[in-house]
Amino acid sequence: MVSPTRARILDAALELIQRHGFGGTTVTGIEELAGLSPGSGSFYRHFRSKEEVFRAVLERELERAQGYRDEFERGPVADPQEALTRRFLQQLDYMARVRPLINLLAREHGRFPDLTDRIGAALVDQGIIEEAAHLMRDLPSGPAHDDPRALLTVVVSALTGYHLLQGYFGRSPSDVAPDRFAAALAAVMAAPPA
Amino acid sequence: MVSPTRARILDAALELIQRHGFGGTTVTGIEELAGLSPGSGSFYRHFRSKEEVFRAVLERELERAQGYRDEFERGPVADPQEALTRRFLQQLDYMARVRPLINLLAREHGRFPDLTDRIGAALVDQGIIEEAAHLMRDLPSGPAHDDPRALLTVVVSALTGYHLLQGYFGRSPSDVAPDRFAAALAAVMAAPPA
DNA sequence: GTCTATAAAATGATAGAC
DNA sequence: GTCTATCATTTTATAGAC
Repeated sequence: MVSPTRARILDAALELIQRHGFGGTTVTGIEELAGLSPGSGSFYRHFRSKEEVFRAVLERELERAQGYRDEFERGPVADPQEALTRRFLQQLDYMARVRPLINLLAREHGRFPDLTDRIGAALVDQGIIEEAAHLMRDLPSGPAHDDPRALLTVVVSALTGYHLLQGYFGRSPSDVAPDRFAAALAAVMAAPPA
Repeated sequence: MVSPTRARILDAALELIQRHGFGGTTVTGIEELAGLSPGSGSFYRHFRSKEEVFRAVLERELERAQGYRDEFERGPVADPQEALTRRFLQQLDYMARVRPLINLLAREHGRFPDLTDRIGAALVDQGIIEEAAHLMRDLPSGPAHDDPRALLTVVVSALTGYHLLQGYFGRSPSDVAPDRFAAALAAVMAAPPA
């Protein structure tokens, strides 16, 4: 059983690091948001340093992300193109759930290279592998293209880019909603090669 | 004519803010990297505060980005699909040149909402407009799709996502090089609608 | 325009009472 | 396990000599 205070500190640290970055986050601020007396140093009964809490935050988010992976529902496949659209919407949903991890990566890549590598492996590589499997499944012929891996990269890049642009500007590029985006992406994927 | 020291301070601030974020960057560190005596406060002969230098850095990068816009070369259009590939590679190149701006946005969006909006307008909206014009030009029939704006969003998202993933992990997703990526994206764009 | 020196505040971290 | 109190350091910012 973990201390509830420890969990609140993790929540507070996650929130503040996403907003102000690691360097811009203060232990005092974490204490305050966690309901502890600001500047009291009570933080240090739970973590040895600011860096340690940052690593703990990342570990927790990585575990959560692993859990989300298993929750995808698999409806019956009717139209391949529609199945793709649904799949892409689920991917966007997944990205929204791991947004904290993505934000941490976007902010602090370079400060903790070891953690960056692990996030990369967990999110991108794993995402590509699963995406490949699903494309094979939803498009009976497999990706119709002479460079399937490049095509996969296009899919993953498009989903990631759409998600990040939305996060940065608060709206999607060109004000295209997720369902329109997913449908368009599915359409070009299902199209025969030029 | 601007002071060379002022320019060096801007260079130093850009470098450090990209590495450590605004909150993690100190005036002392800026002075040191700019060749001034660390902790001397000479910084304050050029800028009133850390926030002011951050805004000045962003202004300068925005002006630079505007300049890059005009440098695209337009070779003769032979094969439409190959023209698209070249165009996408140029876009990735452009993104690499405005990477500082993208990094600043990725790190500090939310702290300076007014600047975020301006970056968004300059990079994304402008990028979409130009991309649309070029797609119209390179694909004689125009984007063959029943939702051209959604298709544009897919293109811009894919390019942005590819660029950002490369920046975050130091390599492209699935280790697909830019030319393969651009070719694959061009192929699906040039394909007839499903 | 840069330096030395320094003030004033914020910050990371510790000690000890409860 | 939290608090008050405190310390050492870092950091923002200013004053004045050169």
